[in-house]
Amino acid sequence: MTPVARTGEPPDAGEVAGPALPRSFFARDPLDVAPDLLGRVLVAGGPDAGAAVAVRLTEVEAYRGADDPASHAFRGRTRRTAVMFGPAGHLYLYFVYGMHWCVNVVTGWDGEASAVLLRAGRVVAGADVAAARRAARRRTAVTAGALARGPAALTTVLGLDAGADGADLCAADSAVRLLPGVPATAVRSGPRVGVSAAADRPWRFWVDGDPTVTAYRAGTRAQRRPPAGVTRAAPGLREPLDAVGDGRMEG
DNA sequence: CACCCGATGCAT
DNA sequence: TGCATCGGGTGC
Repeated sequence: MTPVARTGEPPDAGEVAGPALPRSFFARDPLDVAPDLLGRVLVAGGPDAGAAVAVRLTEVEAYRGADDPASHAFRGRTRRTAVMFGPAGHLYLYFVYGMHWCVNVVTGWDGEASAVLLRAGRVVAGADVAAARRAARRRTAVTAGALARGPAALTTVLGLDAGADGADLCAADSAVRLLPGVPATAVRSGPRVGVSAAADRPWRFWVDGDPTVTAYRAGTRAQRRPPAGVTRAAPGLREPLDAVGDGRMEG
């Protein structure tokens, strides 16, 4: 009998070790890589680089380059986005709102400048270190499920910042690597969070029903029109209302 | 060179 | 629902 991992279950300890995924995994269309990233395990740090923290990915967003107005690479190569124009399998880190770092994995082929933003995950190793890193930036306590919920939180937990920009996930000696983990089976998609351009593209992917996934929240300022067919989440509702197969709601 | 505004998170 | 906080990128 083949053991079947149930959605949302943390992987075995053994899954936080072993060979990293090859570069060919990343050298594909971001729309294929993104859902395939769910359930995989990102590990940062380790014997040589300090305590390791591992996160099982539960929510990601695909960003294509030239044909995606929401991508940082849409307007061409700049110093900030240079990494995205390089080979797949490297990390693209960016700084937002004057205080947060977010991490992407570069996908596709050189020059394509596509990437996948890592938005949330479940901490499966190094929870103590992860919690300490979050606590250093908050006044109130954070639950286990919220430890790596949100792109900035995920990045903080892993201890990544400007120094990780350009890091190669596929290098043998890399301090950050992506392990196979257990690919998620129940994957849903919907509009990306917080983007105003191309807001209708359902390029956000998450593990269905996972408590670590970011709750949907429409943009506040300038009353951006919500993506077609997406209504504001009802009070008390935790899961995104746009959680419908192709990301669009009927009627 | 000034200005605008974010691929957000936190507290109210 | 408002606000912190700063650098990239655009436009003057």
